[in-house]
Amino acid sequence: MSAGKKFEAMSGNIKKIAELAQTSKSSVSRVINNNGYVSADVRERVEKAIASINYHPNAGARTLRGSPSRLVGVLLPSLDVPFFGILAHSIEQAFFALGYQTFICSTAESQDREQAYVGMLLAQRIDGVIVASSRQEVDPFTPLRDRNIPMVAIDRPMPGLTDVCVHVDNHYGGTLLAKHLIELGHREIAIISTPRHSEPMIQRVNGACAALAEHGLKPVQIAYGNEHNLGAGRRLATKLLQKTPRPTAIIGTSDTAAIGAMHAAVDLGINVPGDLSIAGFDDIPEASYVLPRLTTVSQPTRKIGERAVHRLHQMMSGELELAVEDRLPLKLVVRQSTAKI
Amino acid sequence: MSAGKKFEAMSGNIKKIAELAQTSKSSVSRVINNNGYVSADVRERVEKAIASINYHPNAGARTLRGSPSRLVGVLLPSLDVPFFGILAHSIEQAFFALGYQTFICSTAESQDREQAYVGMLLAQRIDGVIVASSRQEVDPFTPLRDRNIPMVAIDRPMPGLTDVCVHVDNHYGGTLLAKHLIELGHREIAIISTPRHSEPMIQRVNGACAALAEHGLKPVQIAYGNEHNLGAGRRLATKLLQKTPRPTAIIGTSDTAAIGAMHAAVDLGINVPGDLSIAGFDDIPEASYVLPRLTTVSQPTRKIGERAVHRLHQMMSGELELAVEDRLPLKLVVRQSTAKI
DNA sequence: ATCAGTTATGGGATCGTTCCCATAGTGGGA
DNA sequence: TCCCACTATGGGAACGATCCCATAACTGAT
Repeated sequence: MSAGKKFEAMSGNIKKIAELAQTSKSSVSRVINNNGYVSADVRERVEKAIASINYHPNAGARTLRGSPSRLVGVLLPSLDVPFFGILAHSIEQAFFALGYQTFICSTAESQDREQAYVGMLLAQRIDGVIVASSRQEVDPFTPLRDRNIPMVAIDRPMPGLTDVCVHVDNHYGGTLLAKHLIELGHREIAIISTPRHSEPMIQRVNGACAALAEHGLKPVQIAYGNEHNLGAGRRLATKLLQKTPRPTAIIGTSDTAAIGAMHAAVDLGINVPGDLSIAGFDDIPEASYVLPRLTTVSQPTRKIGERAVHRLHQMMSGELELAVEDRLPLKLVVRQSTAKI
Repeated sequence: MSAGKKFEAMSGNIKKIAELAQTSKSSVSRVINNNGYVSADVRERVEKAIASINYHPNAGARTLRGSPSRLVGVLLPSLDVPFFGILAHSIEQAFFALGYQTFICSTAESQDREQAYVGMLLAQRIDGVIVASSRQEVDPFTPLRDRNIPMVAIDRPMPGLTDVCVHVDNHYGGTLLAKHLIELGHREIAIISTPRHSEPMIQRVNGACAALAEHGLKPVQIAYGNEHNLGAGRRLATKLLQKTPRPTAIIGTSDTAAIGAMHAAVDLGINVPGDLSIAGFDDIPEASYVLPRLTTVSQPTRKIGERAVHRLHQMMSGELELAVEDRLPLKLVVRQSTAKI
């Protein structure tokens, strides 16, 4: 195979440390794992030897003997969407604090990739997994379930896969937005939902529709897109706003979609919130840094990640055997992108 | 330790497959690795057995025998900053396509964390590392160098650590912004740079100062912050804009800082770009989705990640032995946040 | 008939670690 | 004095994979 200078990266093993410290590998192991009897003298020699060559025990060999790998996987649709970037960040940081190493797996909503990632994670003998897949299929994840690998679902329950879930009530969040707009006098309300197959987005749409229905209303249009980015929201809104009669308000099922929609309005010379109210969902940092500042439903993104890590940690420690559904609070944050009609 | 129901997650081993397929583990290994002689009959039986229990070879055991781990590490300051989120995403995706599993390590600019992560990566016997540390210290990374672990620096060279670097000319980018503002007639130009110790940010400041100096100018103020987020930019700009005389233009060393500054201006009733021009750096997606749309220096974030992966792949394959410095192109993107004075 | 090369299969050493077990010295209680 | 508990240390078998080597059947050339 590949020629070239070979990197002789061997980083010493326990035997070498034993030689350096003039003792046996058993004693070295006892020092490293801090169990069993070791004299102060040997301990010191071993610690010196370890430091002298910057030795790090081979993690693979350890798990081979049956120790937990202290590796975990996080499966989510993407990393370059602010919401998921923040989520991944909080998860990774929380695991680090617990001494776990995290595999962040960006599945791009593709079943093939999910399957490939699950295989890789199994090969690494991960101790647990957090899944934030937004699609409905559970097939790619069943191998994890079949091996009883502790698993926490984020963003939406995954019945049949795991009984532990950390999420928000997306349906309720949808109602908050619709009620807010109704209270402001809006009757012609459109919805932009993207990506189309995302369960949380569907729930938000359903919630909004339910609240509208309570007032004998229904959305003048529900526009679906396929991507989760600003451009998608903009394109969908542009189309929407060119129809007549024009809606007086738009609900975006994410801040990204809503901010995209704001720019569609600007392009068309429509004043927000004067002629058109726009509201989003998530409360990403950018939501309060657009003009007009975006009215949105705030979800505690970081807390969701931290709670999920906490739950997974409990499962991995065998402290959690029951089904648990953590539902974190949502809050309507009224800013400047919505106004009375 | 932790009690509770034990997860009996053993996922079969090569011996079990051998039994199921009525052959030896040697033959199973040959099928899995697709080398040596195997009859069609045995191959089929083995493949069936593998599928039947969804077997995945233990990655740790493999590397124990000397195979590459196909694990790589990426060290960067954070994941919840759009720029790094996009960078991490493109790196992770590119590695996945090459069959590598990525450890994304969010170091929070802390030396302790960097050190801890490096230790964990060494324990996992990673094949290579991409480092995007913005700080100047190289100490935490020397253990990687000492083991000859292939390493690519991103965003800035890391002399003494690695000779392979993928970056942009931040100094030049700084000059682009200054020249643009000077051409528009600005003379009172302030700079907001955050986080303070980031090498790329410093280079951008230096570039801007150099271009100003060419016209006998110097920045009316350089404000430094510690965080890389919208709030930091906003706070710095608020302070800056309350002084008299007020600058007529602000250069942010990142889009994040610049967008923050725009909101400081709004808070103070200053019109952008009428009374104040603001320009950023990076061209994150949000830059074209604020109002007014942000003038900025565009860097090819995804390409940087992909190129770094390509270079690391070459190093890991032994195909790259020389020093290589990839400098990717920058481009000034003039939008609506800057105007003639 | 002999030999070499190809195809096919299985045994067993090895990688780095943990942990059980054997060994052995020491000190204190009966 | 004997015995046990405690302290301390080292040897060696596992874990799951790879891969070298031995074995053996078969082909075709000499």
